Amino acid sequence: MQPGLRFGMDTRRADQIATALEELIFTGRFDDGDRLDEIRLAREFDVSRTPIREALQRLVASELAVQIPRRGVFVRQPGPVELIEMFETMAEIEAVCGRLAALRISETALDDLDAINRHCQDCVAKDDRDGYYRENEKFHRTIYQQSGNGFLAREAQRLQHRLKPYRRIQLRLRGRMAQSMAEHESVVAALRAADAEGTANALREHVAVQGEKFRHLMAHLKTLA
Amino acid sequence: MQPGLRFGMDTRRADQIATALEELIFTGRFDDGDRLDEIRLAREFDVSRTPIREALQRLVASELAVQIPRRGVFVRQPGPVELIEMFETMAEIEAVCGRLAALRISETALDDLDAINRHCQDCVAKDDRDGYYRENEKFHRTIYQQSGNGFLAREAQRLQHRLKPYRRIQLRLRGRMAQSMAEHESVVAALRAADAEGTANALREHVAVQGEKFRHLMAHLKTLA
DNA sequence: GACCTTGAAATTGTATACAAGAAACTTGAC
DNA sequence: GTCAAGTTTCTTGTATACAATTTCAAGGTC
Repeated sequence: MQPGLRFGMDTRRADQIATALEELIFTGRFDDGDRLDEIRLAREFDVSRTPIREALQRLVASELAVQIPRRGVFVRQPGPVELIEMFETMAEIEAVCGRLAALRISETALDDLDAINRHCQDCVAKDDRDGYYRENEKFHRTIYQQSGNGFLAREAQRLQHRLKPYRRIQLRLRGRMAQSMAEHESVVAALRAADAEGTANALREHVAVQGEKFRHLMAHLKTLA
Repeated sequence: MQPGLRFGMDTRRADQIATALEELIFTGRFDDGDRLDEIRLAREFDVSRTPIREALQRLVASELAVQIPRRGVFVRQPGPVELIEMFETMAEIEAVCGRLAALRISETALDDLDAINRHCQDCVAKDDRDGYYRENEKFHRTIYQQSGNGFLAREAQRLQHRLKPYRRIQLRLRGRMAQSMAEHESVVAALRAADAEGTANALREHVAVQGEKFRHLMAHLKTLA
C-alpha cells in the first residue's frame, strides 16, 4: 500500500481537531451556549485559525454547535426535552430497522446475534459494563445492517453515535444490564420468527426511555447542569 | 431592527456559495465523481479559495460530496439503489411521524390539513404542478410538526429536502396528482379517527416508490445518466 | 441616573502566501 | 514501443495578513 493511499488515518489536522472537539462536547466539558473561541482553540491545539474553523464547521453540521454569522460558534447541548425527543426518534428508527430486518435478515446474521448475546451474557455475569456496552453496540449495528437498507442503516448509526454519551448513563441503572439482555433475546426470537411487528415493538420498547430509565436520565441531567 | 441582527439573510459569502453549489448538484449539473476544483470555483464565484473550501465542507457534511484527503472533493450522486433506499427510509419516517401525530395532532392542525387539501384540489383542477408541489410540501411538513417531536420533525424535513429533486419527477407521472390527492384525504381521515397504525400505513404507501412510480423513476434516471 | 453617541479593541470573514503531497510529464534504459 | 525513475507542475492543507462587523467602554446629553 502506497503511503498516499491510507484512508482513515486522519492526515488532516482539521479532522483530528473536529473529533477532539466533538469528544469534549460529548463529555460535557463545555456548557450549552459556550462560545468556541477560534483564537483560544488555535492556541490550545497549537495550529492556526484555519483548521480550527474547519473543525467548527463540522460541529455545526452535526448540530453539536450553532453558528451565528459574525458572532461565532456556540455549543448546543440538548436539554431534557430534546433528549427525550432524540431517544423517541431513536426508538422509532430502531423499530423500523427491526421491522424490515425481520423479513430480510440472513441465517448467518441471526447466528451472529446469538453469539453477541452470549458475549453479552458473559459481561452481565462479570458485571463488565464496558464490555456489555461494546457488544450491545454490535447487536444494534447488526440489526441496522440487516434492515437491507444501507442509507437507513447509516442514519441509524449516526443517531446512535449522537446518543452515545447518554446511552452509557442508562446502563448504570441497577439491574439494567440483565433486563437489557433479556430484551435482546426476545428481539432475536421475533426476528427468527420473521415477526415484523413483534420485532418492531420489542426494539421500540427496548430503546425507549420511560419508567425507571426516564427518572434515571433526568436525575443525571440535573447533576450535569 | 438593527442591521446586524437580521438572521437568515446570508451575509456570509461561503453560505451563499454552499447553497448555490447544492442547487447545481441537485439539478444534475455535475455528474457523479466530478471533482469540485477549488481554484476553478473560486474564479467562477469571483472569490478566494477560503469561502469555497467552507462551502465544500458543507456539501461533504450533507453527503452531497465526499472528500478524499489531499485529493479533493468529489460529487456523489446517488445511484438507483441508494435512491430506492432513501425513498424507503422517507416512507418509514413519514409513517412514524404519522403514527405519533395520530395521537398528538391538534384540532386546528387537522383543519389546516383540510385547507391545504382544498388548495391541492384547486391545483389538480388547474393542472398546476408547481402549486400542487408547494401545497404538498406544506401538507407533509404539518404532519412532521404534529408528531410532537421537534427533533424527528427536523430529520424528516432534512430528508425531504434531500429528495426534493426526485419527488418532483414523481409528480410528472400521468394522473399522479389526482391519486396523491386522494391519498392525502385518507391520511387526514385516519388522523381524525386517531388511528395510529392506519395513518402510518397510509403515509407509508403514499410516499413509497413502487409499481408505476418505480418504473417512472427508473426511466428518468436513465435519461439523466 | 438613563440613554444615546462615538471610538477603541476584539472577533469573524476573506484574501493571499507558503508548505507538503499528488498527479503529470520528461527523460533514459531496455 | 514500454516501462521506470526523476523532475516539474498542480492541488490541497495550513499559516498569516487584511477587511468588515460587532462588542464594550468612555464620554456626553437630557
